[in-house]
Amino acid sequence: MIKDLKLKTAEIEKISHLEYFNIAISVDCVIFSYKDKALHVLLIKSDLEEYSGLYSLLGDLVRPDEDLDSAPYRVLKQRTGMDDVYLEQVHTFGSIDRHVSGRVITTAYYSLIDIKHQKLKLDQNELHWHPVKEIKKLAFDHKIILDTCLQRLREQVMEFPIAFNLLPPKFSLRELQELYEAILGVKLDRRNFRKKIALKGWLQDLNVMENDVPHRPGKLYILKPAFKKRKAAKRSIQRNRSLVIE
Amino acid sequence: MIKDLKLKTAEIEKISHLEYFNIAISVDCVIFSYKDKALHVLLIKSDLEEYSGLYSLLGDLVRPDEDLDSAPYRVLKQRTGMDDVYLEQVHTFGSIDRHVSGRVITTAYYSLIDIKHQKLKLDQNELHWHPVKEIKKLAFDHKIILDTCLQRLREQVMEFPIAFNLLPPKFSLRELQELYEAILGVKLDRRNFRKKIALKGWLQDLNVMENDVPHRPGKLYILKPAFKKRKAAKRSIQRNRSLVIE
DNA sequence: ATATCAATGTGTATTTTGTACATATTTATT
DNA sequence: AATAAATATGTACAAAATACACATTGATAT
Repeated sequence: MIKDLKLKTAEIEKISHLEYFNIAISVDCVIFSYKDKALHVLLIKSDLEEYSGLYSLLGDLVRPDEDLDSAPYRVLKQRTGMDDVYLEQVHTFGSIDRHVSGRVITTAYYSLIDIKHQKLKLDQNELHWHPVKEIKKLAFDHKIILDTCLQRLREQVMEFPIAFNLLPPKFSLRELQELYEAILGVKLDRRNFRKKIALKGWLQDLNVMENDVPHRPGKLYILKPAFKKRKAAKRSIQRNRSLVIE
Repeated sequence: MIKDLKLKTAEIEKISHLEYFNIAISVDCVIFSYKDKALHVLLIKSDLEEYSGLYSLLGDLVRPDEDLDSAPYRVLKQRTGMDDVYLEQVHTFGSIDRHVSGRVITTAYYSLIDIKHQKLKLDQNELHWHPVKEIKKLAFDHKIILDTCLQRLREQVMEFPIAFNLLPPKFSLRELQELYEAILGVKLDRRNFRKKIALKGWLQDLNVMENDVPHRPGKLYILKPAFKKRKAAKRSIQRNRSLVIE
C-alpha cells in the first residue's frame, strides 16, 4: 500500500504501520428539517467534558467495510429510522487538532428530511431539533461544518429540485415559498417566486385545495415524479459485519 | 475516541483498535497547467502491475501530524518545487474497492500552476503533462477524480479570478480568452468575452504591448493585486516529524 | 514602398432574465 | 352581510447575455 503511494523503500522502513493508520475517518451529518417556518438541524448533546453543555452533529467512524458515502446513510438510518433520504457530500475537514481525543478527519454531508415522515423516530430522545438561526456554538468544529453545509444548501436550492425533500409530498406554493425564505434567510416576492418556480417546471398541479388552513385555501402541488430521484451520494450496498447498533 | 463518537461500551469491546484505524487517508492532486493552447494535467506512470501502462494522479498518504489541507501543498512542493500555488478541495472518494492494495479514502484537490514558473522542476522526470482532452483512462478511480475536478474548475472559472494562476503575470486578452476556451471547451465571442471580463474589474491595463507575436501586438494586462490571494485551502503550519522526502 | 495578411479593438440591437410593484378574488370568520 | 386574510395574477422597467461586422494596426513578403 505504501509503495503504491510512491514513497521510497528507505522511507517505508522508517514508518511504522500504525503511524500511517493512526488517523481515523468519520462522517458528520448536518440533518436539516423544516418546522415552525424555520430551518432546523438535528443535534445531540456532547458527552465530552471538554464540550459539556454543547451540542454536536451526528457522526460516526467510517467502517472498514463500508463505502464512505454509505456511512452517512447508516448514521441516518440508525438515528432516525429513515433510509430514503437526500444526502450530499459537502467538504472534508482535517485539521490536526479538530477533535480533542485524537486525529479524526471527517467528511461532512448534509441531509434533507421531512420531519413529518412516518418512519422518523428520534433515537432514544437523545436527539433534538434546533433552529439553525439560533445556533451560536457547537462542539468541535461543528459550527463551521454547519455553516459550510448551510452555504452549500443555499447555493443549490434554487438550481436543483431538492428543497422538496423537506416538505410533505403535497404542499401549497405558500408553504414552498416560506420554506425557501427559511433556507435563504430572505423575504421573497410572491409573484416573482411563483414565476421562477413555474419556469423550472418542477411542479405538478394536483387541482386539489388545502383544507387545513384558517383562510382561503391554496392549490396543492407535488414534485413531478421525474425529479424525485435523491441524487448526490450514491447508496451502495453495505457489507456490514454485524456492527450495527439497533 | 470511540466513546466520543457515540458507540456504546459493549460495542467498543468488540472492535479492535486496528479495525477502525484500518483505513488510510490520502490526498490526490489534479494539477492543471496550460500550454500549447490546451489544458494539461500532471500525471505519473503507475507502478502497480494492475495498472501497468496507465497513469495516475499525484498523491500521498496524509501524515498524522499534518492538516489534511496541508498535504496537497506538501505533495506539490515535493513534486514540482512550487509552494505558492492555488489549491482547492473538491471531493472525497471512499469506495471500499477504489484502491487495489487496501482501504484508502482520498480527498481530491485541484491546483492551478503556471507552467512557465521558474521554480517548476518536474521530479526526476517521472512526471509528465498530458492534455486533459486526450486522457481516456487512468489508474484507480483517477479518471473520475479528474472529471470531477475539471467540472468544478469550469464552475468556478467565470465566477472567481482563478484562471490567472495558469498564466504568466502579464498576458494579453487573446491569451486569456484562449485559456478560457481551453478550460471550458467552447469557443467564445471576442467582444462578449472582453465585455464580461471588463465588468468583473479583475484586470489592470499595463499600457504595454506584447512584443513576441508575429502580428499586431495586443495590450498586456495583469491581475489586480487585490485579487491575487490564493484563497481556498488554507496552508497551515506543518509540524512534520522529519518524514519529508527531498 | 507598397500590398497583403492576420490579428486587435470596438458598439449596437435583440433577447432573456431579474426585479419592483397593486388589485381583484376567494374563503373563513364574526 | 360585513370583514379579515390569504390566494392568484400581469406589466413595466432594469440588467445581463447574446448575436453580430468593420475599421485599424503592425509584421511580413514582394
